Amino acid sequence: MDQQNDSDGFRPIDREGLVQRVARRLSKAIVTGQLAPGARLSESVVARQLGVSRAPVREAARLLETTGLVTYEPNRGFFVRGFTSRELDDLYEFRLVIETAVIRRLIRNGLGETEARLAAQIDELHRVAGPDFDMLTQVEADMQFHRLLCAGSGNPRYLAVFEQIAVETELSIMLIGQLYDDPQRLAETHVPILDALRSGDEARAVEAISYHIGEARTLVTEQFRKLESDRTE
Amino acid sequence: MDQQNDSDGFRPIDREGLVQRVARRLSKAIVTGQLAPGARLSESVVARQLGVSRAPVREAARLLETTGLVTYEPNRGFFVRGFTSRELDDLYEFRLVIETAVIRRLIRNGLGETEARLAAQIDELHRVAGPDFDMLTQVEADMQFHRLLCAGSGNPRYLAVFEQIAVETELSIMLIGQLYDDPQRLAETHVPILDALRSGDEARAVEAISYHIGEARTLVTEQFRKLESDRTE
DNA sequence: GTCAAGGAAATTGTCGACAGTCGACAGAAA
DNA sequence: TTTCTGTCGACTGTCGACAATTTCCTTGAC
Repeated sequence: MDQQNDSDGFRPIDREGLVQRVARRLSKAIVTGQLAPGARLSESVVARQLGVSRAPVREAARLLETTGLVTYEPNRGFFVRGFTSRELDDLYEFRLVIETAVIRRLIRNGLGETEARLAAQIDELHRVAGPDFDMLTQVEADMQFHRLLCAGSGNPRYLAVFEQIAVETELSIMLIGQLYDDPQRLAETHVPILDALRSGDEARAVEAISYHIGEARTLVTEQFRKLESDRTE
Repeated sequence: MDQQNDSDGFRPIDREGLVQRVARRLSKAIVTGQLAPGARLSESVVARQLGVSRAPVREAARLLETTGLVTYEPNRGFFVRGFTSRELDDLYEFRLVIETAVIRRLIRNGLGETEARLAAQIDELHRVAGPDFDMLTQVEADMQFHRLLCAGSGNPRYLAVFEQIAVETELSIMLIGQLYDDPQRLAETHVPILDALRSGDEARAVEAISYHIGEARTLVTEQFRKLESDRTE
């Protein structure tokens, strides 16, 4: 089952396509705020900067488009996606629908290995809440918890849509700078979800995820509305 | 405010790009069964046949990938998506989750113009159930009804994911040949949904959509399982 | 007859170039 | 001054060509 037990750890060589690498660079630049919302993403400029041709850049941009990080206007090109607080609210409502369905399935089908994975991820969340870690690492750990939820549901489709909205969620949190005053709080808010799942009580689990996402929804949209009003002034 | 009140109505000319046209041709070929599941989609062959270069074909294929009509394997290219009955079951479960959420929102926010649109679409469904119309037209009318539901929800995200799964749903129905013995039945199964929406009774509306999708789910997956066992023999 | 290795053919990955389109700005007309 | 029109630069849309990779067929050994 294990691949390559013999010899020192031969890990699959970086056979990641050029497109993927470009996409990762771009999405990192966007999520970290290096590229501001609304900014134009010129194919030729990016291509020149990364030392590749326009073709892979274009494909990477199209990739980011499906995840909602950039938008595309015919004959005008790609732009870094900007949010309105309304769109963020819609995003979180949608996330709630998806994750509620996932929770229901998890309860009905049993947790299995997911239980241990979730527990480990909560540890990880605590670990990256230290002062040495940056916001991006914490948010990624947060998303990973929810990704594990979706992955455990047994229906790959939930994971697929989650991957799409996860990037946007990540961006939304990065945009407002921080979610909670105390970084440890981010880890703690996930504990009730796992507890509820363990209890096997569907209603309780649904309530837990609703509370969790609802809290984030409130924090993000409110913070964002402030940013919006600052911008118009 | 109005653009071009004078002279006869100048509406925006059809500025559809080459990529879109290629994508439409391909997806039609797939949905009508002209391209069988599992078939390789060679970029150069398609490009030659359509009289364009590989670039737009490639982009069109990537577009179809996001809608799930084709799959992509690095360095191997694009293939017409094949389904397992399990995947179809997952698809319909997911549709149920999405549309249930949509129904709930519709009830809470009020139908508005959606009511008239849905009613008109049911008429359309009856109209295309005649002997002169083909399966594809009927299925497209069916999808349009559900598209209207999602569009009326007020959260654009539902419409976006629906567009993705609609194509797959369409394909699934086309694959099994027909859903109901009597074409008129397809139209009739949509009536209870509209009725329930009009009543404003959320539980009843959720029940209606659950029944509707559940019925389709059973028919499609059962039919498909038969096809599967035929294939293995 | 089966299997492995090697090489040829076909396909995808990437590139640079040219044509088409857009937005901005300058200049002409009112 | 204001509005419209023509021009220009920059960008995207599409293309054909080459490089890298995979696939398939041939060939040979066992």
